[in-house]
Amino acid sequence: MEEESDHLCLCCLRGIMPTISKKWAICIISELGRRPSMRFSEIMKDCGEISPKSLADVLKDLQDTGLIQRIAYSEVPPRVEYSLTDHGRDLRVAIGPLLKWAKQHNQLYMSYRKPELAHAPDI
Amino acid sequence: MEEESDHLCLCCLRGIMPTISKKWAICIISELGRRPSMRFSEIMKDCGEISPKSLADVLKDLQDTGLIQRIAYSEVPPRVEYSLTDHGRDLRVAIGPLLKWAKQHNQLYMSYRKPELAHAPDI
DNA sequence: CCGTATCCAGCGGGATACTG
DNA sequence: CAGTATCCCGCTGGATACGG
Repeated sequence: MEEESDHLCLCCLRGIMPTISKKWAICIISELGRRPSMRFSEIMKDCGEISPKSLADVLKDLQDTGLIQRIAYSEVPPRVEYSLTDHGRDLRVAIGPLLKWAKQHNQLYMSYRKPELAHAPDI
Repeated sequence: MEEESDHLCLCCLRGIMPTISKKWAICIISELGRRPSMRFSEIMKDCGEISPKSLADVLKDLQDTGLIQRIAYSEVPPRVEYSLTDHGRDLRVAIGPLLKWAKQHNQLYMSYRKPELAHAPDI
């Protein structure tokens, strides 16, 4: 009789890949984890080159997957705060080794981050 | 003065994401890590639903990135063996926590693996 | 300020047939 | 056996303009 509780299932990963493989997803999760919360325009600035549509798309996706939380305050001008859920925080920890591996092997083909953030600590 | 040697850089991850975010990449890396080497048709069978073109595409990509090694033997019929490089083996370890996270949160939207492999140990 | 609406180009990836 | 050659479709994501 096999013990499956410790086994890792690729099909589970497949479920989240369409979300986290999106161009800005991991960047946003990582940035978001460095602060309590961030506003739409703040995230846009930190990403550097993302369009409002693309950011809205990925934020909605991350929200639907339960990785981030969106809180809108009824003010004028409007204010919206984004933050990681526990789920998202766990993911951020889980991709730590992957980030570390990427750095060790120096897979530095391109950078989507602003130059002044390129060497900032991510985790 | 900041110590940056332990910092993790997202731009490094950006370099490898176009490769490992491909539909079958992680599946192949994981399967490949479970054996010394595999042949083209073996990988095709394990993936289950991949077309020869898609498999050739991703194998070439993984090879160009230095994650897998391709050895062709001059025989008839032709024989080609694929295996992980050290680089690829390190990556396989690095995505362990991510796979574990995915399983814990049961992101089970779909499975690209054959049913009989769906619950096999990946690592 | 925080997005939405619209349009559009690029590419990932499946189906199928064929070759050295 | 191990791919290549085509064709094609859908999704991602950028640009731009506009709305609550």
